[in-house]
Amino acid sequence: MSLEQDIKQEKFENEFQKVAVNILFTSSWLYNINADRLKVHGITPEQYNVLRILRGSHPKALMLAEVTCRMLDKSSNATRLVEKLRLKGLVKREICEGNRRQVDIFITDKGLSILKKVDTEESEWVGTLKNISKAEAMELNRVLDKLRG
Amino acid sequence: MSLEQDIKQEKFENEFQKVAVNILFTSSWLYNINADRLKVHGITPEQYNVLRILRGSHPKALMLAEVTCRMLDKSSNATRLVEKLRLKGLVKREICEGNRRQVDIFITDKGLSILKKVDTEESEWVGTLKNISKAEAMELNRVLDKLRG
DNA sequence: TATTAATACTTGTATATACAATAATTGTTG
DNA sequence: CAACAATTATTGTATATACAAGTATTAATA
Repeated sequence: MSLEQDIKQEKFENEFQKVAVNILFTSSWLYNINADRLKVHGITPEQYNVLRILRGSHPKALMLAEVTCRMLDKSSNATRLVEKLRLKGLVKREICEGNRRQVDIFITDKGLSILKKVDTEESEWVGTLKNISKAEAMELNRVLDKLRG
Repeated sequence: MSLEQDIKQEKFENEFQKVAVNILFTSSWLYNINADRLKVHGITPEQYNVLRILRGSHPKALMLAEVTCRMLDKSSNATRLVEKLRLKGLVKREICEGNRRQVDIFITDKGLSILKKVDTEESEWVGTLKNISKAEAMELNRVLDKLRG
């Protein structure tokens, strides 16, 4: 559906205004679809993001600051997200002995196995995005990167 | 900068995965810029969104459900956002006499004057988005609409 | 007309974001 | 080496999102 219909706004002042609103709206749409598919696994999109980051470095640990700078939302609070994951047994924290200010974070086997389950549903998730062609996806990626400058 | 650098991820499984991450990341980037420019006016992007919606119908009121369905984030809680705006004197609420379940919401003069001030800074805001051409902006809007199906 | 259903909104609780203040540890330098 | 600065993480508070439960009013219906 057109953005105008989606948010019942007749028109935008210009194409750039519309781009801003369209990105925010589409992001919210996407976030909700993602939250929905992750819910059955007992994790939120933000927690999923942290798990993915930790799997990327596995079996090496990442310090908290490293997790933060890889996150989609930089101003999120990694301390509290990690604590939630720790309570579920999906990550492990250890004070770094070499530098006792640091906290090293690892993904656990349980965390890995949840990601594995999510992986098997990946085609379904990507299917949601296949209203557009691969060429359009590439163009979208190019223009979004350019937009951020 | 490329998305890969921004979130320090070397590669994506496919172009569609990257689209999803790119939209979420770009949205977060955009949101933060927007939050920043609105902060001096004492409102959040969500509150700004509600004010814009109410200006759109001014001087007619909107019932709360109408505000909600025009919002960028549908699952936001209009009751509480409106209450925040009311405490700042930017909107007025009235129980609808014709149907006492409804709450009619109006933007106040104070609310309108804040929007007017934000309007004067609009070119600066749009300037942020001018890393891309108008043609690219149109294409972006087309593909985002298509993506949502 | 009394009961039930539907509508419109509010409230409670958990999660996450935004930002500032604080604490603990390590590094620097006079 | 002592004082100060920088690094790294935690905590507190306000805002917003997600979802479910609750309240009040109106509509439907048996």
